[in-house]
Amino acid sequence: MFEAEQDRIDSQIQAWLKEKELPILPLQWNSVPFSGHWGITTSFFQIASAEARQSGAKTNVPERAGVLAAQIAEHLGVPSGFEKVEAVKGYLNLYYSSAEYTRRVVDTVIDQGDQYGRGARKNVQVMVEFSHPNTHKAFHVGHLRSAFLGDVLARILDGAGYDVVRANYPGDIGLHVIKWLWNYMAFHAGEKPPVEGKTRWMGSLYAEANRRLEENPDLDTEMRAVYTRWDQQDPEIVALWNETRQWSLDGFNEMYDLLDIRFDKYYFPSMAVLPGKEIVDDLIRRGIAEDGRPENAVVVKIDEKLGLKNEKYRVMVILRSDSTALYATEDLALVQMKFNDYPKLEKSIYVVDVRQALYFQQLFKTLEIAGFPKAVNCLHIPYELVTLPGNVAMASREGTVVLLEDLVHEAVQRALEIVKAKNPDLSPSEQETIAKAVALGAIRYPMIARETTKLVSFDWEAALDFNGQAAPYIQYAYVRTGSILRKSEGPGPGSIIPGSELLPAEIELVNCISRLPRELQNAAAEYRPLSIAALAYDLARAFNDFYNQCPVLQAPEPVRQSRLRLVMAARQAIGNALNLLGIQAPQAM
RNA sequence: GCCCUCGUAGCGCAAUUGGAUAGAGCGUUUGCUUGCGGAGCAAAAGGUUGCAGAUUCGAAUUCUGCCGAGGGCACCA
Repeated sequence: MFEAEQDRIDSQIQAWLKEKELPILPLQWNSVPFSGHWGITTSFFQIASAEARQSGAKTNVPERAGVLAAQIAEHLGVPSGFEKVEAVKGYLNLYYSSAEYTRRVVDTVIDQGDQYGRGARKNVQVMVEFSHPNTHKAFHVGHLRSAFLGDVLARILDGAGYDVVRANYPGDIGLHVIKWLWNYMAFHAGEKPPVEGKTRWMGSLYAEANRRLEENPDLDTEMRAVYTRWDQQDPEIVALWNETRQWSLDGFNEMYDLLDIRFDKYYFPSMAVLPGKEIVDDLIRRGIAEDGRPENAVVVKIDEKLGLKNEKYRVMVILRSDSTALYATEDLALVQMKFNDYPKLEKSIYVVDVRQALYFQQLFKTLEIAGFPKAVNCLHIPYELVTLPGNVAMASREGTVVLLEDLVHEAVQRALEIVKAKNPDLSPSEQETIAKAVALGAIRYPMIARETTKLVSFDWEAALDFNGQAAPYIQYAYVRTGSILRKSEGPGPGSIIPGSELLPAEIELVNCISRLPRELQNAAAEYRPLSIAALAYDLARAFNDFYNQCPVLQAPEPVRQSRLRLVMAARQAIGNALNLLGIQAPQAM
């Protein structure tokens, strides 16, 4: 937020280094890492080290860096806008004039409102494909991670200034769908899903189909015959497929509404079957793919094509030996459809679990070999799975799943009990709204507040714990800001410079508030929702600290007004951070 | 066999991308309510960052080798 000041000092230092004929290296600036202190810092180890290398003489680098830092500190004096400069152990620390800088941060946040933290439009279009649930199956807690990660990634990219297309790619055809159709026709013909719980019902029939096929493997050929009929567009099968597929999609839409997730564009594997097969034919014609039918599948021997000695991309199957399509067939076409639909698209991001990492490498590499130029603009963002305690994977087939609707229901009930106890005066519908916001936030937060490379282990106790480092803690801090402002009799006056006696808790809070724009750009560049989740928590913690140490309403003027302004800014910053995370900021709780 | 990821406090996780004293949470122990909301706050205890080397002024972070866990490798998605 204070790039101008930093740049000014940076060039002063560079000029000084040049004058002294010292090595010129870019300085790396960070914020002062001590809590309660606020400023920028850099170090001179690299310069001292480069100097030692040049001269060839033996030098004690830390010592020399300390000397440089001290000399530069003396040269700089105390630049305007700063209140203290110190050289410590090779570091140069410049502390902001807290009062002046606080005013600038607070004014900026209040002025920009819900735009605070957001980046300028970059006019760069990116697509985030995520969630991609399978129709005809249950929607369980394991599916939440892609849904939340993708949603938050889309929010972050949008906030950072990108034009985001949110895409979903529900698996509406494949062996799982055929199994379901086969079971339905044989044992449930004519049945309809219940109005409440469509997805649960679809899932239970899927599990049943698997049970039947496992108990009696002879049924397999009967089931696969249904696939052939679908593939040949048998009207009866296609009609049934369309109807039942819609049941699933309706159920998914209800869940997305509940989870506050929306999509701009839907793709389906089913619509990519024919274009996919054309691509396969083309690859065979051009000698890129090898056609082993009818005994063997159509494959691309990627390593061989690239002349690699070691196994890396291995062999990708792009069409079954019976000429029915698999996901690879469809994905080949899907990649191209995306770039045709959105000619300006500069990045196509796939948020899909890590088990498919090799598959995506194969897919993109095959397209590259085939000469599709946009293949290099495709990016797979892998994430680890959600497991049950004891590292048990959730499998729809085996019924070892926690259904989303069960989790949401239970979490809302627990939250509602607490809300009722704490807010007995609110109307039941208001209580319900708050309970939902708290429950959904609590479910969402742990899915995005950890490294994507790490497993999330789901257990009921942790998922329903509303205390500690969790979304409700952040929401609670937000509610407290509102509570103070409500009692303050109207908004504070315009910009005012706080008294110079800012407490550490105030400085830390302002520091956290000022981090939002930078963290957002960073999160977007690294595809890392965790940064924002962590900042939101830091903000809440800093505010709670402030809340306990700095009385607002009882403070004498002008401290009261400046603290009120700070509360307004904190509220805005927390609210904006929660918004980026897709977590609601309730008015009471 | 080959490839990918992970290993940090009893547990589940962070660490401003190679920087100063490795931080919060849960759990444990002890405190804080005529006070702006106690879903909160303060304090204590808890660490050889899996092990061994290497690079560097400086390593939880980079490289190599072990050990341990998970995942992926021809017609599932």
